[in-house]
Amino acid sequence: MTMPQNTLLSYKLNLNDIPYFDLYDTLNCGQCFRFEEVSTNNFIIIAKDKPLHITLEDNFIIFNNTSKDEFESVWLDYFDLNTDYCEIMQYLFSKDQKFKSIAQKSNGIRILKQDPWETLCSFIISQNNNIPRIKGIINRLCENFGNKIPGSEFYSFPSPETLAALTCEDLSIIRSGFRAKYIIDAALKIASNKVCLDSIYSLPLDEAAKYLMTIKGVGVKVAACTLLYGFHRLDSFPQDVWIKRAMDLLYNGADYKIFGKYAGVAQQYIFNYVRNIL
DNA sequence: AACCAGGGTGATG
DNA sequence: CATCACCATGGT
Repeated sequence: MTMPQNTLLSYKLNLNDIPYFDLYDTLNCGQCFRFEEVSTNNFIIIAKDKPLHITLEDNFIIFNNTSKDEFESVWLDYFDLNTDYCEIMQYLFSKDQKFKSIAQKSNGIRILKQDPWETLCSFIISQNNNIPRIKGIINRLCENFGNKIPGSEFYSFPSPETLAALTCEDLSIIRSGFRAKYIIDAALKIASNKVCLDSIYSLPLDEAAKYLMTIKGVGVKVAACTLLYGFHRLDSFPQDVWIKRAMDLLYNGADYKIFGKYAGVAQQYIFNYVRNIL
């Protein structure tokens, strides 16, 4: 992978001004898949239909080829930097004593505000799968069925309409296995407005999950991931095999409700903890 | 070679 | 309601 063309234009952010934001942990805790560390301290993230090249340098995070205006109107929101994570973390610390030592294993994880459709589709692909292969399948999905992003070598995430026109055989090129029929069912239901993603914003969490689960291949876990990462529902608590292990091990199998309205944020720190520390 | 991966479905007790 | 084989694919 080669770097996008460089210009002098960039936006530099002092990490000392932003508590609880570690880019590496935020990217690597399993919430997003379209990113790569192209060289030490250099990341390319494909989001908002464009490749974003980020450089880490001492206490600074540099958004390359990005104006101040673009940073403030797009990336501030995408990386959830407007949200007060001090308030969130204080809330979680007050809910559970053990959480503080778990959270200290990271310099900060933000819940990205990703595109709802991309998130839904990505986590349909994630089922019974591992992260490296999920990334590969998503890359092939975009390269084969997305649009080339002008001025770059990258491709956008394909729309529901594009995928709704395909068959499982068409999708065989991405080698998603039994998940192909689920991808197409999701695309069909959303392109036909049988499932309206916009209506999710006005639904309570449990009803939103049930609504998403009318799509084939979407169960409790995929719905929870979609709601947390695609709809910023911070009370949503995805439970995969790692989290179940962690809750048994660290909390004697306690219910996630102990983390209250920010359970989803707690979940990210616990996932990071068990994946990297245990 | 058997087991696992950010699980869900459908059949069966 | 709980359990369980099965689902494609690739890595260990």
